[in-house]
Amino acid sequence: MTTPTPPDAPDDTPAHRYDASLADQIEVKWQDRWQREGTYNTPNPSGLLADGDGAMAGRPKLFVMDMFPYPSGSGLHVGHPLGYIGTDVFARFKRMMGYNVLHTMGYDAFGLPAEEHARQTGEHPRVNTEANIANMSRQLARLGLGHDSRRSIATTDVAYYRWTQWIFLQIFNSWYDADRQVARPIDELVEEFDRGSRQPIGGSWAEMDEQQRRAELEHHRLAYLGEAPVNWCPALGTVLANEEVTADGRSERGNHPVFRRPMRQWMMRITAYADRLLSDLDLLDWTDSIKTMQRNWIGRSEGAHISFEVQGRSDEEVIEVFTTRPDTLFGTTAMVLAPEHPLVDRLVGAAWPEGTPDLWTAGAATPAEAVAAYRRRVAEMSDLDRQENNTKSGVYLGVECVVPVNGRRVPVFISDYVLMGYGTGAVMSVPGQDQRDWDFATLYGIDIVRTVEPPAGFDGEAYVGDGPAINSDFLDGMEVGPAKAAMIGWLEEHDRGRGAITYKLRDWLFSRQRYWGEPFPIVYDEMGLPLAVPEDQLPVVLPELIDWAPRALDEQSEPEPPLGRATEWVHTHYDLGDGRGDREVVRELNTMPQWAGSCWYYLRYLDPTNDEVLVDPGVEQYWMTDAQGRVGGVDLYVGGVEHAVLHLLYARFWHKVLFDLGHVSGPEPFQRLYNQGYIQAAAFQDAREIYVDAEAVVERDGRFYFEGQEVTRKFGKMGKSLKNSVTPDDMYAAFGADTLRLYEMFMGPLDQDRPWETKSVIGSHRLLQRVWRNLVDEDTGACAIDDAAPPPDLWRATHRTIDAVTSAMEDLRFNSAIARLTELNNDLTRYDGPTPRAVADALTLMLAPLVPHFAEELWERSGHTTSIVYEDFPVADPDLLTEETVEVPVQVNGKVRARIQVATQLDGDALAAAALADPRIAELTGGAEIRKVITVPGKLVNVVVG
RNA sequence: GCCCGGGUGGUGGAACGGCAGACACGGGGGACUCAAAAUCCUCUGCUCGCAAGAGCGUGCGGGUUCAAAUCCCGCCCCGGGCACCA
Repeated sequence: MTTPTPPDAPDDTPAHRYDASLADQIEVKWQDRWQREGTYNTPNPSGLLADGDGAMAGRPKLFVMDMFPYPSGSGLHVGHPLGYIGTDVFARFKRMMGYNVLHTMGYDAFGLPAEEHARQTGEHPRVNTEANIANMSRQLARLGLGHDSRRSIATTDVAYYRWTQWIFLQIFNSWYDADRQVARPIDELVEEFDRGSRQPIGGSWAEMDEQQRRAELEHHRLAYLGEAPVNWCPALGTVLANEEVTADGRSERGNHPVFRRPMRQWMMRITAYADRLLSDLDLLDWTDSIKTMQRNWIGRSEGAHISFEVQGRSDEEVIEVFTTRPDTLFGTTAMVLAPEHPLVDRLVGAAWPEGTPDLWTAGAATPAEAVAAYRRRVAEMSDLDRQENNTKSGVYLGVECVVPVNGRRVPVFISDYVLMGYGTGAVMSVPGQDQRDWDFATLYGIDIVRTVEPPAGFDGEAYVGDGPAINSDFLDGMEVGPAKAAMIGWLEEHDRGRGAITYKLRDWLFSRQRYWGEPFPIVYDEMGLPLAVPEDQLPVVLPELIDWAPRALDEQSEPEPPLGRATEWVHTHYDLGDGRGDREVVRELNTMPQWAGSCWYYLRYLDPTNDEVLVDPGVEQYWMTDAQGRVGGVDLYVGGVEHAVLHLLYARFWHKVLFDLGHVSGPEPFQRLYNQGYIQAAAFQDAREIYVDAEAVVERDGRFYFEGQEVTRKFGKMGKSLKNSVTPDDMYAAFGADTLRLYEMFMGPLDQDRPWETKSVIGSHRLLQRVWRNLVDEDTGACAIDDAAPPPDLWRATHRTIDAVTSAMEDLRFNSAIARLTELNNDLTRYDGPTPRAVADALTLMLAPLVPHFAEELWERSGHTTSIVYEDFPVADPDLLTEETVEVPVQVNGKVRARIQVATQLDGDALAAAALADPRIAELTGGAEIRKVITVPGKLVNVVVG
């Protein structure tokens, strides 16, 4: 709550006590030296960043990475660096364990957040972004993070986005060969068309003119211009990806209304990779929850496409449905289409057939009127209304279609419970086996035929479980699985359908009508079709614009990309290498979405200075190939769970394209993913439920007061909106960066959310003070350790600590590692005499990953002349891990009743004898029958009496 | 509704079937001090008891086991994700 006053108190404090001001001196000193000496520069096997003396060459590699931040202008709070500290501790630990560790940091600086912020401050995004990056790097450096600063990138650097554009061209110039399940260069598709080994979608290749051929290729490219229903957000002046729109139809950023509207936009054919994105999840060392989220997002379902002929209509008006339950086809009693299904206008009947129930007509004079009225009604309902009010409704089209397998004629409806965006936008309604169909059928008086036998007594709803087929002719008696297979067989044999797989995943909408993003390396000629800017003409530099702000527009208007205002930039000329020489073209005006730069930054970290290739193949192989035969990629990727779907799915997709085209050596970018938790903090609301400044709240008797008024406490993510931020600067002033690092690692397991308690930080500060006092004379500042060999007990305790700390660090259980180190230090505090050097060194080395400045300083004061960063982590001697005797608890019927001191090596029988000989145990078991004695040598005895 | 996590002292958390509560914060007591701060020592799950000790105890109810916070079954609560996905 209140910022603590520094605990360095009055005048009689020893001159060399480890307090905030000494911590500050030490931290600045070592940060300067690390910077000067390039301590964290990590050598590549070759190229500009290769190691001078080859000292790292023989070491195994480890690539540790954080999800890079948006350089926002508001500065850091103590919640931000949690993951960065975690990776830093792990990277330092692994360096000391003999690894060549790559760890750096970059900035995801394009995109809406940076631009919206710039819009509010009125500064040009580039000025603003660069200032923010400088500020953020300074704040991170102050934490003592051991990053290789030579490798830092920002996605807004021209030298970086040149390669983002290059990757875009790779994708644009590729198509997906569904037979071989790989992306291939588009030139190879042209060759296949030329040879006739593959046929175009749009007719005969030989007979196509140039424009038709280019249009044909658009249908195959992995990056293409597509006319699709998109999310148009007039307030932001741009379209958004599905992933950027919330469930209630608003923009994730800014919470503005979003409208669905068909527009011509850039798309990425991620759906081609749906199956590989799904199945390769099995190769990854990620948490189940993230894998599950990706699986749900991809949304694979197996089933069948089935064709339904419409009564009295031509073959061109056949309705295609997708179903996961082809086995229930005999139970189909209606057909339901999405209101916006393209066939609806053609299918709709001229008049209501004789005997149409009033309920089906919605009171309209003709089917066409009913459809028009229903569509209007649906359009007026927001997505939220639909969710809250999911009573089904629909109208009859006045026509019937025919169920292929039994010739039954069933009515065709439209209803808003069928979505155009999934499957074929049409469902065969089987009320007996689908609850939604049941609801609709009961409402509209549609027949219900059960085709799976429900359990006895089951009634009143659809039965979706397993069971034998009934009312289904040749399927009768079969269980669901075999019945599905049999029905698919029948459909294929009679050419009425086929087995099929559908995905929820849609192609990725890749263009934005924004200024602050990567320009597309695309131009248009007189045919109006996109052409690639040649690779050797990259980068296409974002033009300087004074008026870069997006216009707020209304629902009906067309997007106005700000780049359209850069007239001279837009109208340009290129020699496109197509034999036509230099000619006039116009540029693509859209920019790429924020995700583009973050899709591949890990690759640029590897070889950031290379201007010949994206990344040198040898360097890529060194860092991205796994020695243990796992899939390879970044060894540890740490970040927030909010990127579970978007960023991680897009990056995997790009990586797979690059893999197919031979630019990277493995199919996946991130071997192991770890989600750090969030730091929560108490926030306080007054009577009007308005948040008040948490720092000004005082506690009395478990109640909380702000300016005399009682307020209520809640916990939430630290930040401006809850007015509960604590800044690292305050923590440096009160304790120093090492204390902040130590506290954040001690609060709990890295993957868990944890509440910030400023008053608890003192505990971590005290630990460092006690360690300091055990090794340094507080009055003189001189080293206070002793060269004599440590006594056996203390030496054993040291080795047990080494053992425990090593395994805790390996598992990222830093809180447990710190607890063990505290215990060893408590032993030292109680130890009578100056600390033995061997123990002091081991303790300092073990602390080094956690509190690097503090450890460097102790290391130097105790007489070492080299940096501790590359020293070996201590190794536990197995002989020293056990004591000669051990105290063993003795249980009677599972309850501890005595403890005996025995030789550690004592075997089961001897241990049992020793336990039974204990007077208290003898007393408790005397007279009772001893049924069994369980012994775990060195651990426990349990005497079972009857 | 479905799918993931998670529920342990006053608080953060520890314990990978074997002594529940390590370590820390907070709190009590003591030493040092004229006094305070800092430091050091010590106690601190709950109940009963002067004590030795006993009983209870890891969200709730069952089960497996010599032994369960941990494994199994059924509930409850909290957090997150998805949601008319055919």
